[in-house]
Amino acid sequence: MKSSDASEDKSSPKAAIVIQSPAGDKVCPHNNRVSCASCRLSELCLPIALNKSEIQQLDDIVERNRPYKKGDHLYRQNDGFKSVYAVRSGSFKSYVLSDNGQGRVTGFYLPGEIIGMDGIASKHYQNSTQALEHASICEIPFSQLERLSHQLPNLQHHFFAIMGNEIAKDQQVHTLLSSYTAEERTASFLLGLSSRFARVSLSPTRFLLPMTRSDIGEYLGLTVETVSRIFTALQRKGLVDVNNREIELKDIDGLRGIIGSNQAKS
Amino acid sequence: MKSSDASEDKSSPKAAIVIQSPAGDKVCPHNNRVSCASCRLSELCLPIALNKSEIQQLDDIVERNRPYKKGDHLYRQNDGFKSVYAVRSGSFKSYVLSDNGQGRVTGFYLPGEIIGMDGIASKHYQNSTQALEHASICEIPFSQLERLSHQLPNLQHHFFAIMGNEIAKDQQVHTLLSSYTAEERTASFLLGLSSRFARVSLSPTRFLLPMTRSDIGEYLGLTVETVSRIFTALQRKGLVDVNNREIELKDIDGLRGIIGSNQAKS
DNA sequence: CGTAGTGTTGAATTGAATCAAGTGTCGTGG
DNA sequence: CCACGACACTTGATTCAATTCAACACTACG
Repeated sequence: MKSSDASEDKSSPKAAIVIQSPAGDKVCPHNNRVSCASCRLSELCLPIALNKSEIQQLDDIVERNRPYKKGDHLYRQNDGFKSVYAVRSGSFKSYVLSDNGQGRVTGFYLPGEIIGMDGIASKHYQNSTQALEHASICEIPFSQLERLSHQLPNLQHHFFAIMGNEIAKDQQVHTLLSSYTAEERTASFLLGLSSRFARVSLSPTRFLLPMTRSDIGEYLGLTVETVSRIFTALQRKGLVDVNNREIELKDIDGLRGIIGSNQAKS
Repeated sequence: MKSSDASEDKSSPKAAIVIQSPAGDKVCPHNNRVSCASCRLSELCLPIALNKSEIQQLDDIVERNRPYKKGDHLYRQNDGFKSVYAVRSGSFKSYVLSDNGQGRVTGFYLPGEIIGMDGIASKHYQNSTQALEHASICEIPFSQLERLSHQLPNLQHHFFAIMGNEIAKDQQVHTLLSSYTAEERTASFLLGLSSRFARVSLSPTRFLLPMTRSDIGEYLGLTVETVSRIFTALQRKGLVDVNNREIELKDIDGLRGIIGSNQAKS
């Protein structure tokens, strides 16, 4: 399997994550020969709080697959649960298909984030997950992760924390969806993306949206048209500068001010 | 500390959980002298999949506090995270206060369910949780649960599953809030309650709602008035029989039919 | 017995969806 | 390299589901 040509990519200069030549192990995030120890995401991914030898043990169970192309599925709803996945580069979306065939997006995943924990309890993934762009993944077979967690208290502790974080985040989304207006949801979404980009050392104020307006709408419980209208409205207010998928947050505090400014319902 | 008088309760005959005299350790769910081994919830709570000696070890770290009165707080938003809690009897709601003082309910908890996992990651509870009625709790100090999980692979596995279940459930709520109509949300909510009551051997078709219409509305992202209207609408359709807090699901399949019957948005 | 909290119902309003008609952008193959 | 087609996005007009405002009934508890 020649990994080198697969990571080749004639990406345009405005790509959020510039893809470099696959020469250095420490540099190219698409390169699947990278180790946990040398990965630049190790500070926010699973290896956090592990010592050198522990990282090595984790490294041994991680499988680095071929890169995923835009639209490729990591898994589909109801597939047997086998692994959780850490995003190494690119981005993914999870979605479920409702009875009438319409999809609803349940989450977006950026580098350093963990995908697939919804399958742990039922042993089947509860949603489908696909790449939004050229992307790569570290696959972590869950049974092995459990075994290793049993040996390494730090890893167990950290994985509890990762799951707890997911729960806390989901509850924030619950509040967002149950009480925020379209404008508040959108502002909150942009701010959330901003801080997640910052986590991976990308600009928190200028980035490319990896997802479509439709994806955003399905995630926030809005229609495409509403998302589009809100974007132009925020632009008219001077809070953001939107140009297709390119976005610049021009007034972070102003965006924060949007949230909660509209009076909530009873 | 006399536990006997605290569990005394002149509950009306229509109480969902009839409170019995605190004589037998195996019977009264409010009785705090019950052990995990003798608890009738052991099949769905933490002890599941543990053997006798393991249950004993779990039992040793569980703290059974005094019962909680309606409105008592288990913890408040931003309190330091110390424990997770298993509901032994009664019910609880979690909520957050939005900036403008309005509360939004993030969850309801029935016997056998685990509360407080939102605090694991940040070490502070992300919401406040209070009893909806006379209730009792098993407190499980999290650091001890972690230590024990490290010794008992079954417990580690099961706690991963409990957290994974919470994540999967939260994502279903995400879909519910982002794409269901008021009627679909309400029907789905009632069906969810029904199966949760069934889990604890209560009638899945006739039960008392432990929460107010307002709580339901705050949870589902609707106003009190809408919830009330939907209830009467479902009653007119012959699907339910509502009488204040008493509810009877007269046509479960009909209620299931509501969900997804209204066309979803783009 | 009165009062506060809880629940219901009606009428008017509104935020976001729907319907409709475009323009812009990208990737593909001729 | 350009033309084509498919998809992504925008904007406007209209509609509608749910909120808001308002008034009132019920219940439960001190």
